Amino acid sequence: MKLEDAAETLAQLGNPTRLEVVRYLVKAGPSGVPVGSIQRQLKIPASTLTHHLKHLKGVGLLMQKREKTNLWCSINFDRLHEVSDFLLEECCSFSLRESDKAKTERDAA
Amino acid sequence: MKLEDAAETLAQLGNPTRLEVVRYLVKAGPSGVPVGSIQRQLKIPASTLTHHLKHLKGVGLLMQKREKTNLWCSINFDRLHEVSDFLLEECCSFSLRESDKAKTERDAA
DNA sequence: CTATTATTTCGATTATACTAGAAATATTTA
DNA sequence: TAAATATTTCTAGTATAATCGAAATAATAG
Repeated sequence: MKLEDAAETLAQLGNPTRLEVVRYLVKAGPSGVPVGSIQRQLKIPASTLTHHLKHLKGVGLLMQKREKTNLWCSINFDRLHEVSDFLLEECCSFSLRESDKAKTERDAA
Repeated sequence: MKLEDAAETLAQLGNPTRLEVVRYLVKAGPSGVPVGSIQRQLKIPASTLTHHLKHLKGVGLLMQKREKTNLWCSINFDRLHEVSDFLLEECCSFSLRESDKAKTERDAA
């Protein structure tokens, strides 16, 4: 995953309202829930919710499919794993050597 | 971890410059690197870097300790794990029942 | 076709974040 | 004390995001 994409995805997750929606969708599981249910359960005004759903969809965290009048929303678990993995990527490799850190005089621009 | 805290932490990780710093610190490992090294290696203006480090420190992702003129920065791995865990928390429990999702007419405010 | 329900677009307000140069401060070394 | 290096504060311009009411648009049922 590219850094810019990870950053953008994390930024979208970084809004409390959106994170609440994400958590709700995670609990809902793969089958998802209709937009209206999210709206009423989490007490988010419809236009605000649509706005946030568009953001989540934009970074690939949200999948939607229409069934009659309801638009069902579900989390893209793969995407969520990707961004979660990015955070801890290489966290045990420690690829910078000690000698590169202290010699600050040698890494001048 | 509280939702608001997770959101705030994710928001801080959601800035490309900060995420780059975090990635650099993750690679650096527990011993960390001086501010100046980050600045030169990642080519971030000093004032901008200080600004971002303050943000990271504010959400507990960054630890600092001074040694002579250098201020050594290191990642709080525990914190990083916490937020990473939050994202996938309960992702396999699916606690909302199907019957609660479709009956949208019954969850009206 | 009309009514009903579901969702989106529009528009406007308000707030907050990113960026970085210049100057200030701190810390060590000579 | 003076010089050198490291880091922070100040300040300000610019941009982008969050919010939500009202109106518009879909989609279905009667």
